Amino acid sequence: MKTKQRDVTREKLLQAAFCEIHRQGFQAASITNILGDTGLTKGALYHHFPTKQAIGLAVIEEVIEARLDELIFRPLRESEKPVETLLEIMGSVHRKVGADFIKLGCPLNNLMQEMSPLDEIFKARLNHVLAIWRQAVEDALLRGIRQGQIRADVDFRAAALFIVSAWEGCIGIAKNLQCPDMFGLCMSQLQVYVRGLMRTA
Amino acid sequence: MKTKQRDVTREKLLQAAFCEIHRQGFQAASITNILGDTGLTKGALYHHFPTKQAIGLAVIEEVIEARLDELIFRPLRESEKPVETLLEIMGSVHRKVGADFIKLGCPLNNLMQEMSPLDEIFKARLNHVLAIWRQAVEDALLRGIRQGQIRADVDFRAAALFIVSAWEGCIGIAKNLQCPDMFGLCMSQLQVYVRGLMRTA
DNA sequence: CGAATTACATACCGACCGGTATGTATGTGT
DNA sequence: ACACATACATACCGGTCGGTATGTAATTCG
Repeated sequence: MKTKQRDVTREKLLQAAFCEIHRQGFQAASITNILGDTGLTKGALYHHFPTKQAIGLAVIEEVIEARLDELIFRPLRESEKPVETLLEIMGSVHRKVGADFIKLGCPLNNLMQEMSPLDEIFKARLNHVLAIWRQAVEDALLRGIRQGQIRADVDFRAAALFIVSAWEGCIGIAKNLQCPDMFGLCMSQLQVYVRGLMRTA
Repeated sequence: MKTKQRDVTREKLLQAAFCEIHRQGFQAASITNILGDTGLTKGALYHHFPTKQAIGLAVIEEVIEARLDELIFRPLRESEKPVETLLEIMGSVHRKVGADFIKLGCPLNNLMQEMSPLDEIFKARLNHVLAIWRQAVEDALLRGIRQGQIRADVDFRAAALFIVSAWEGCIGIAKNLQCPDMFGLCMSQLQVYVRGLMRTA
């Protein structure tokens, strides 16, 4: 079972790359810095990944998407009260992720803002993750309509797009204000929006 | 009046720097590229600006803030029906700015996302512009309350913060989807939120 | 008109970047 | 046990970066 060592090294590189990219952005992320954190060298990195771009794409798929899935997508899909769950997640994410994530912002959105206009392949992979997010929210709203919690006349497609957009917007602004309280204040208004989509009790 | 030539050169450098930064981000913006657009050389640039950072800061104050003021802040301040004006601006901005601005995103937000965690001085200047924006929206909402268009129980401070956040979020997502229609769809839901703050007619 | 300052242009520097060529242990299948 | 591939480490390359030292027209001023 020594074949596991390969995966251990690869995972160590991916995690270090994720941290460096999260802190510096992709273009400013230095391969030397990534390796410095791990104790490995360029020989190891370029054995596992052909280019720097490939590292970035692997980080998106294997780290960022996985974390978002665990934090948001899966809870939303598996919930039997999706609207409640959506509101609950909105209010609790900042406690589940570390303080880094408010200071450094959403890794997905950071990469989208930086790389999408510059690199089509990045754009495609990033938009794929974004599409999953949108779909998860859209399904939650749709089930909310069927369960009678959300008004039937709501444009759930537009609403899902807006919810994800505003969500990322709140994270981005909080990142600049460097203030968790502002993030909570901002997200509370997103909850107000969602409650506005619900049937008046 | 030959002292004007200095300002012409400086302005030419600022505009070229703004374009390059808008396209590539600040860190990836190449001074050589900026100069290539203008026909000038490093001698000129470093005569007017001591460092690359100084160029970035000048772009924020003299280009970005000025454009936002013309496009959003001033119309909002000078309007006698601020809530209507706010809704109108939300629906029309994407037509007033070029198509570049949907493909490349909001110059202010781009810089905030990239530079705020890395440079305190950038963060301060960027947050100053952001504060003006928030204040303009907050004042609009407050006047809306006094004029009876907005419900008196609305937390106008939180609402203003959210409106700006969601606004930037919509621009950012539309930039990744590379789709003006999606921007319109997204902003329409922000208008829905704002109308939710208004008194039911 | 001559001196001094301003407004640039040119040439060059060290630092760092992503990437590669090569060397070397460590398994691994037969 | 031997041939061979795997999994790294080391040394180095060309290119680009921001920044600077120096040179030179143009302008201003006494």
